[in-house]
Amino acid sequence: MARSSTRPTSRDVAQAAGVSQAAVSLVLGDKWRGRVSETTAQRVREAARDLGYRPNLAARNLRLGHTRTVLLVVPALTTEFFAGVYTGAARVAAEHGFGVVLYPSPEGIGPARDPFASAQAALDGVIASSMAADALTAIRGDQLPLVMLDSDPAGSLGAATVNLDIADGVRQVTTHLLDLGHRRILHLAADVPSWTFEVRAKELAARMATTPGTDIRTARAPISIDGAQAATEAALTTPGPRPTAVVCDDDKLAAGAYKALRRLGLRIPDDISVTGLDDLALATAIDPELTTVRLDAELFGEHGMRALLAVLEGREPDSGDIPVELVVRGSTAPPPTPA
Amino acid sequence: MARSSTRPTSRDVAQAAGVSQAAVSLVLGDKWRGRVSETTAQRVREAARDLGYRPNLAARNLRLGHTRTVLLVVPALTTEFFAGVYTGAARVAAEHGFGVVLYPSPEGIGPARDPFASAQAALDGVIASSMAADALTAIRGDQLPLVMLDSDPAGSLGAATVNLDIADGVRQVTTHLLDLGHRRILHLAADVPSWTFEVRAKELAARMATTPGTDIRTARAPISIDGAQAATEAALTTPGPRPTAVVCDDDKLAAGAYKALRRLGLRIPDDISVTGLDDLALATAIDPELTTVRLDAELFGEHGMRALLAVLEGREPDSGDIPVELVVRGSTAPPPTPA
DNA sequence: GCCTCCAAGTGTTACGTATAACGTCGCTTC
DNA sequence: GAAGCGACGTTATACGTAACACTTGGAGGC
Repeated sequence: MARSSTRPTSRDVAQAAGVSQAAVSLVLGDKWRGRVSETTAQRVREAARDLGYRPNLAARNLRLGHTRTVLLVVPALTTEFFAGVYTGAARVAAEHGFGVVLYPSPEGIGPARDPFASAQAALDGVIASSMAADALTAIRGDQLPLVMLDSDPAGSLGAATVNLDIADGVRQVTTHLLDLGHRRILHLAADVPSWTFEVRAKELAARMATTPGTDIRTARAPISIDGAQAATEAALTTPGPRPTAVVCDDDKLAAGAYKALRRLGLRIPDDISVTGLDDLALATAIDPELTTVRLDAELFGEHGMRALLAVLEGREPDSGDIPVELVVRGSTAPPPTPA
Repeated sequence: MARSSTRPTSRDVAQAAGVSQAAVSLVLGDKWRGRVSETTAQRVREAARDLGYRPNLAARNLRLGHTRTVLLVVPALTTEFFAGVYTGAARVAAEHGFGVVLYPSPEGIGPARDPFASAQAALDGVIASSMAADALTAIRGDQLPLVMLDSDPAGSLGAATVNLDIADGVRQVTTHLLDLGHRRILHLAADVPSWTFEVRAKELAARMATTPGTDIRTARAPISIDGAQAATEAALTTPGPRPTAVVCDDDKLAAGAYKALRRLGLRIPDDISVTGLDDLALATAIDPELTTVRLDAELFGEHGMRALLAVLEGREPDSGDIPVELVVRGSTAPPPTPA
């Protein structure tokens, strides 16, 4: 019968079981074998249960010097992609006795400022998918183990990076369109300063350049359906020959492009082809279903967590990009024959 | 020059500034006015900056007895709805010096087991949108302040609840359809044991019962586009008069219904009307745009956090449901005239 | 000249836990 | 019969911080 107003401590449990606090810690920490008798251990466990004892995590973290908690900084939760990343990371973390705390960067898919102001949990490490340079240097200065997701390996100040092979995905999309006969392409680009989007533009240009007579036009839009719609409409109502395909930086942009094309009276894929990137649920909800690049978000999260565990244990994280896969659906077809 | 291998502590800062650790704590805790001279305070701040000092949160939490961190348990991150809830909650939290840690319940939108096994941060309180009874009683037993989101006020063991006025939303949808002349309705229900969905069914039935000659059929589907498609196809290919409208428990189910109707060769809204609930980005990405109920997710999150703050401060949380709004778009029209 | 008061700090403690180091007892072994 | 040893614990300590209680040196009042 300790004080009932405050939570019971291990000392309260010890008193109730008639043992020392150390014994309680031993038993509950599962380190009692050969140090405490089975009957005593049983008594301790019962006392803990009766009192509803929960260890004070702050005290444990302080004592241990680590928290077995890592932070996952994600740019936004407005698609299921990062839900998958979290799921994968959390699964691997759980297998190693770690917890994952999410920090959705408020500015959407852009640079994240200081995640610690908000996610104020004590942390052992950070997995970040997009982060402002100042926040990055702050973390590096803190010596906090860090893994960057989908970031420029050259610009990450020596932090480990884990990347999807976006370049290959764009290559596959472009090849698919070129094979169908497309030559004039509108690139609907995310208007966000992020390496993952720069890669798309670079790789698209590189692949197109291998075929003579090709032409890329670029439209920039914020990552929202309405923004993409507006940008697409604007781009397609300018003079000059109309592109026969729209390559979108992600599926959400593609959904906006669909709306724009519908309003312009263009049929997909007869008049114009559209491609996305992500393979969200959205991709099969729209009509026609979207040709896109499937990213394995959970695998991405798993690799990120594994890399962080490696860093935490002083090992060298595995390198190598995660493969992606082109999924051809109904939104791509050969270009219309010139009338 | 203290040990460089480990992070500097307030004692290191004190030594560097030539003061006591207590003075460092006062200065950095902004409690130094009238206790430390301006020049000394300045010296302390400089030393802290030079050493790259970051307070040890575990130690602070232990000392303070609270963490100013609350946990937000959300059922899933596969729609932007809970991203909005988080955003709202985090904003209000930040205004009060609190942080919010997200715990996405792994089982999707179903009951959440023990969030603490995974989100192992030390917590001051919990906001939970859907939670298994055992986890609920565990939290109540811990005396951990708790606010339930969209939960049965009667079944929450005395925890505060904050609800959207879903019942009114369903009432508005049903009235809208009845006014258009619909009488036979298919209810595409989420196959998930959650109070928020039970309310939908109950309210739909109640409102329909006020008009003679009405008929409700129910199809159950998991909350996924494919699941909804399958359930809708199955329900509409059974014998008997075909419903003239499909009322869906949320927008995602509605997107699945769209796919099913497209495959069955039914035109929306000429042959059949469809309604959703949530007003996700998806609602305007599909064609025709979806008539649905707009839920203000951010406001929901704000109210949840405010209620938790009230509980934490021993005040009585505000009650009253958050209003919702019917958004009529192109997916609803009068039923086809019987041939 | 003595008392009071205030600014400007310092010394010490406690938060709850995990663990290293240390006892004690009974039994075996040589 | 002394030494050794395993089983079963306990005592003591440190983690880094915030805050209470205390000290000191001078300024000011009377």
